Amino acid sequence: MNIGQAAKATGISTKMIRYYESIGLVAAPHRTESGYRVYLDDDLHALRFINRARDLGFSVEQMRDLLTLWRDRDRASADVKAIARAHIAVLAEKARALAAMSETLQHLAETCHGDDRPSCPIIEKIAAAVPPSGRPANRPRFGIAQLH
Amino acid sequence: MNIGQAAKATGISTKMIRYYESIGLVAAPHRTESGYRVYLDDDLHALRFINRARDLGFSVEQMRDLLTLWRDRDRASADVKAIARAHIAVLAEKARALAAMSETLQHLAETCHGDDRPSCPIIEKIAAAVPPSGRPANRPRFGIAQLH
DNA sequence: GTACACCTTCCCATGATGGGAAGGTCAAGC
DNA sequence: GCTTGACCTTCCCATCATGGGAAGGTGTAC
Repeated sequence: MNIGQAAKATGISTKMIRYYESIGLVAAPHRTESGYRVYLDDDLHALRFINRARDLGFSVEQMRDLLTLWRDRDRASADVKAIARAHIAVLAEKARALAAMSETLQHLAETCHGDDRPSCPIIEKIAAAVPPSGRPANRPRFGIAQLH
Repeated sequence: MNIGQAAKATGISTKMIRYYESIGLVAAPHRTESGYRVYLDDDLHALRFINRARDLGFSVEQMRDLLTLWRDRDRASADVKAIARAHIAVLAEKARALAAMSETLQHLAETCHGDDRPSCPIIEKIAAAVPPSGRPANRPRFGIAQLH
């Protein structure tokens, strides 16, 4: 099975399959004489595992740990659960932060007429000539860019 | 006011202030004879505006638009509202996706004993020898990496 | 005058992903 | 056997917002 077919079969792009190989997340598959990668069932299983872990928002490094645990028949389920729990907390916090942004902006948008007139509570609130009082300057940032 | 003081006053790091200047998001401030940047009130207002927009998850390009609208006293509030609304939808969708991941994983974690034994529904579900039936191969990806 | 905190510019790294170039391979149809 | 087009290979570059750090200049307090 060629890399393109493996991509279709597992839902991971050829680009990413090669990338995962290059960083050692998956083992290098066999090659034909002419250098084409050949994927066997075991390779596909690993790629499908990765695809599902990715759908759950696990990072490459977490997937590396999970794959190791998956292959280790004697691992303690507690080890897996620990990774999962840490990840759940991070996911929930990111979700919360994004939802909070969305809601804040939603409230602002509701008070904006959204017509031809210039008066706009949204932009006024962002400009906020209002007291920058209670806001500690060096609180941890948690904008969009930090959410990955 | 030096860049370091401006950073403390606005909550944006010196690194980012220089970056925002380099991409033209904020105007280049005056300089002392020796080349130090000097920030005046107007500069600080713009930086504070940016900081608050950033807290609401706006991207640099959206902030660029918002700053233009902010400076334009005759803009229609509808223009601001349109940007906000588009952004709200994106934020809400990202929050939803992350919450869904979190919940899925939470359900799996609840069924995992988390003890010394190897049996672990979490990793078994990710490995999922179960039917890859209803899952279309090329649905849009929406993992962690896409959430920015 | 020395030490130290600050400033400057420049380059590099992040994480997961895609784009695209330049060139090789394979299979189908003629 | 030859052409065509779909595939494969490697390599480099871009994304987005942010930080790290080097090498060197400036400003201020003692």
